[in-house]
Amino acid sequence: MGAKDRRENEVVQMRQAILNAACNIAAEAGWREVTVRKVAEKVEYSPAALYEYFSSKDAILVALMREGFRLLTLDMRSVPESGDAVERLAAVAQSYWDFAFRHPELYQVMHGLDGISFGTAETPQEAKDGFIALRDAVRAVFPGNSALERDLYDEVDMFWAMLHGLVSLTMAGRIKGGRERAALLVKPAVEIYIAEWQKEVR
Amino acid sequence: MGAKDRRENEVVQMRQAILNAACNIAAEAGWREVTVRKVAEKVEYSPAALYEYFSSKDAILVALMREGFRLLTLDMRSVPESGDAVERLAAVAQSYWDFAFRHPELYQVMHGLDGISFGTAETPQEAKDGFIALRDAVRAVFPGNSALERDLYDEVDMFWAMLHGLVSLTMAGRIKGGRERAALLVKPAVEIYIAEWQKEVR
DNA sequence: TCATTTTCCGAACATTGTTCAGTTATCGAA
DNA sequence: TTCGATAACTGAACAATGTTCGGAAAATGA
Repeated sequence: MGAKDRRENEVVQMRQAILNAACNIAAEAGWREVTVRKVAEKVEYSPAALYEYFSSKDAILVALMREGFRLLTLDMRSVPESGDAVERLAAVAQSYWDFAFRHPELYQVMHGLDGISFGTAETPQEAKDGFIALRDAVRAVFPGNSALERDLYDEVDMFWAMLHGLVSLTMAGRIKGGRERAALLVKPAVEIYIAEWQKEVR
Repeated sequence: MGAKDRRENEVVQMRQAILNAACNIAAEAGWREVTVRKVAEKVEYSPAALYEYFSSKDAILVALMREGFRLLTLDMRSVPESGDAVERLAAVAQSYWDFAFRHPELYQVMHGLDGISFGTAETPQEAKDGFIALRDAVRAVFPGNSALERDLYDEVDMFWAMLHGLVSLTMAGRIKGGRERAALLVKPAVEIYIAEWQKEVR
């Protein structure tokens, strides 16, 4: 029964090829241009064949969304502990920003930007993991245990919102000076939050 | 030549009817369900007839985006001066939030959410007007003239990003506790910014 | 009243996601 | 190896999308 295993490998390879193809098209021409037929052509299969590997086009997008959150979480988690928790939180924010513009297509599919949307896919576990990664980084900036009783969800949500807002407006071309100038706003924004939070804790 | 004027009125009325129809469908079923044929049916015309009033479906969306920004700007501008600039800025932020959830379809089309996107429509004047309205509210919280030399674009961008981020994540269902809990974050978020800015100015 | 222009519609076109009958390839057992 | 069954894949079609176009209908101005 080595044949079964080999076939299984081929399946995951094929699925990955489909995901890559979709991503590449999106990166080059935007998600609007990502069509089942074009993806099929890129993997050299018939359009109908894709439905053996994904139940629908939406399923492909959902898979990419989850992979995107997985990668983002990985990025944030891999920011080294630098002794100074504040410094690290700033670095995490930076890695968030960097990820968004290193993989714009992924970021877009993760947040339904650029004309993507799939029927109310509930928040995937990978996204929750990302939230947790962010929460851990935030939690570390609270020196004592004073605020550790709370779940810090408010702080994390606000922090996340600010990051997503910056990325989102920038990608939409709504920031004068574009990405270059917007990038300069990340660190000051982080510092604003930190300063207030630290004041809160005394 | 009263006939010409009357016809002109009919045209703007027709255009408005089309915009309303599109908006209503979006409000009830989401932008994915907004189709040329359905809009046409709702205004009791043939699909082809719409193209006498709008050059494309995208043109309809763009018109709605602009109207959305116009209304949002109006809302923010109509927040009364309450003596206390800080209080007013908070009220402006609240009116931003309220607008977003009073007209979710408009907010979505304004920011390319929910699967909307039209070929890189450059930032319309109405959006810039909204930015200015926000800037004026921010500018007022700076007591002296110390910071009035600067354009305050950084502060406004960050403020806007935070508001948009909160709305955006909430609409995407990414905030635990949903809209109700997220609404409670608006005021604290505003206060954080204000506190830091005031510290800056001394 | 009549010629002309505007307004509107029916029908079509290309492209989209998706399905399905059928063909081809693959595999496990005799 | 050979055969029957299962899986993999394709071609053609379907309905729905945005859009166009020739012509009908209506409004307009003389």
